[in-house]
Amino acid sequence: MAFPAVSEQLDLLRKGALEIISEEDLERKLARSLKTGKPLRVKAGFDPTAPDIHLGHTVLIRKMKHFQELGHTVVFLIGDFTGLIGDPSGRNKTRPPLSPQEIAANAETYKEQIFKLLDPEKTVVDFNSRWLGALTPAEIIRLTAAYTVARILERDDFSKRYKNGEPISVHELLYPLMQGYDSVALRADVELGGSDQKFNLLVGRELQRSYGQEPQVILTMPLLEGLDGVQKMSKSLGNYVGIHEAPADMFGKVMSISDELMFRYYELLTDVPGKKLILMKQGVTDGKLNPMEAKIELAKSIIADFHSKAAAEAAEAGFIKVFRNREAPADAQVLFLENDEPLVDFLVRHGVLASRGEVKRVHAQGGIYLDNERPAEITLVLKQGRAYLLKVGKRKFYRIASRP
RNA sequence: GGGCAGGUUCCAGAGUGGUCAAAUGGGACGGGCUGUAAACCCGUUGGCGCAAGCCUUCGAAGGUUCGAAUCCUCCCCUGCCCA
Repeated sequence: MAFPAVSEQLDLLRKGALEIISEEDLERKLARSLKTGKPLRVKAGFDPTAPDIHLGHTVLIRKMKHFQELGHTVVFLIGDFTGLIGDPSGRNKTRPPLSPQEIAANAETYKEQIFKLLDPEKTVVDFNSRWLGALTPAEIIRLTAAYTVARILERDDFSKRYKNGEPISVHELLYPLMQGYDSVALRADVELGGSDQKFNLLVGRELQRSYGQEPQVILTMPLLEGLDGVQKMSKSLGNYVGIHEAPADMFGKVMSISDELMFRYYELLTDVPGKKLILMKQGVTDGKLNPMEAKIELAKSIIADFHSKAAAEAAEAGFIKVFRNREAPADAQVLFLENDEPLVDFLVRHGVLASRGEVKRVHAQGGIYLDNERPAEITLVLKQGRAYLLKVGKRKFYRIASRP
């Protein structure tokens, strides 16, 4: 296996990275692998409970891909054992253990998703229960002896919670140690993670030292801001774009981000080179580049990654039709009318809106359109046998039809 | 084991016997503006009812009271301090 020159590798690996600890170590490891022809082992861990990957996760996966493109070995580690604890950064409680079947199923889901970016041939998928589950109590004690409470409490979220008088359970303290032990078990050369993982990654380094191994290099990636542009993208905050969302939804979501965030997304979610990005920014400032056009290109690039180029084109066409030209989409969801039924009841029955109260509210605010008009009364009766076009809010379109 | 402070609607957080479906902020939703932008502005934000009003909610269960998110008892949960 021929690797590119070290400096060339470093250039690619540095792209988008927040921090590399340490760059000298990385350089040394790269040089050695170039000399010996032996690829680096690059590890990144993932939570087994949420195999629902969104764009935020792909920032890291793209970095894995970079390593892969350079010929290194990437280990996609599913933290099925550490998942029992839950990373303390959230306010997770202990999770119910997943059954082996659930873990296997989640793993399959992961694979299906990550291989849209990663090369299956070059990716090792592993599970940390393989070694963590096999540890004896004595070995666990040895592991816990390798680190002190004070040092664990240095971790940002622990110290914050401790100061704020929030609960910290004992098992949570084990999380960083367990994750760090993964690096020992895998003899990792590099570990990748989001910037929120820095502490855990550093513990891995320490543990490797204490187990007599060469410490791993850690490379952190920034956390991608969610659609709100402020908080990190996460499913629980609802500000995310899932990678298997329909192209039209992806398109809509990406288009709704601010111009500022658009460049951030370009940087972390596309392979557009940094130099070109600078030119684009300049273009927008000068008024030579319409930001909307740039946003459309971004949306298409993302959709092409997870669906196809054709899907991206179609999504663009649909978007322009619905939102620029304000026409109904061709593929609006069809809701069936069973009988003649008042509009209110129909909306609630199909779950378009949650309650009659909400229907009234939205109607009073002018958010309900039937055949492009705001109906005067929501008690208006929909007639069986007629077709209607329903719009709720700005983007929810439905076609109402009678059951054949 | 003992002492103290807490558990409120999606979240944070007021409320400490009637004027509480419960301030305020965030989020969400709707409208306006627009490039479906973002920012901003306006409005809405427990359920049923056209409405008067009724029903359900303030950790759980009991109780006091004409009346409880607010008082009492016990239970569960959390934090701090002492042991």
